[in-house]
Amino acid sequence: MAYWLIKSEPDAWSWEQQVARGAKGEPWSGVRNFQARANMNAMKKGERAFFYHSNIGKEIVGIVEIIREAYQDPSDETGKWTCVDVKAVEPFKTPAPLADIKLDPKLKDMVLAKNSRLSVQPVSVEEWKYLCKLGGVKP
DNA sequence: GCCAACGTTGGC
DNA sequence: GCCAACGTTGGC
Repeated sequence: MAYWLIKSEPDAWSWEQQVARGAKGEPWSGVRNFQARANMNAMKKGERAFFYHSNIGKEIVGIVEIIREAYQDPSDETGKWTCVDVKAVEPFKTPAPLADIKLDPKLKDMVLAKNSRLSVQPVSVEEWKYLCKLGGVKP
């Protein structure tokens, strides 16, 4: 069981929109980065990911679940890129801001803090549990 | 809105 | 296969 973190600019696709999709979920399409694609391809159905708002908010706002494993991105004409489907599971009672993550000794080594440009990242089990506690949700 | 950091592209 | 140039991302 692996854990992940996916980023979106709320202008383009927000947590609120994700929640509004309900159990149907939404394709996480438009990723055009090799590292991010490799991470998506490694995702298994039922695994979970943090939902992070970049640019506006800059905080982890909730948890999503992978409901469909990697398949060809419908928004890609070349056929090279893949996407997964995710559905909202639970919002953070207290969003976890990037500024706090960078200051926290337990979290400062997160990919999010070190390579903020990678849009799909792995999260360690320790980081996952700790952030769930900060967010006020069950791991 | 600016700029640093990173990833990708293309010429050699 | 290297590396300079370019484009994009995202924090500030």
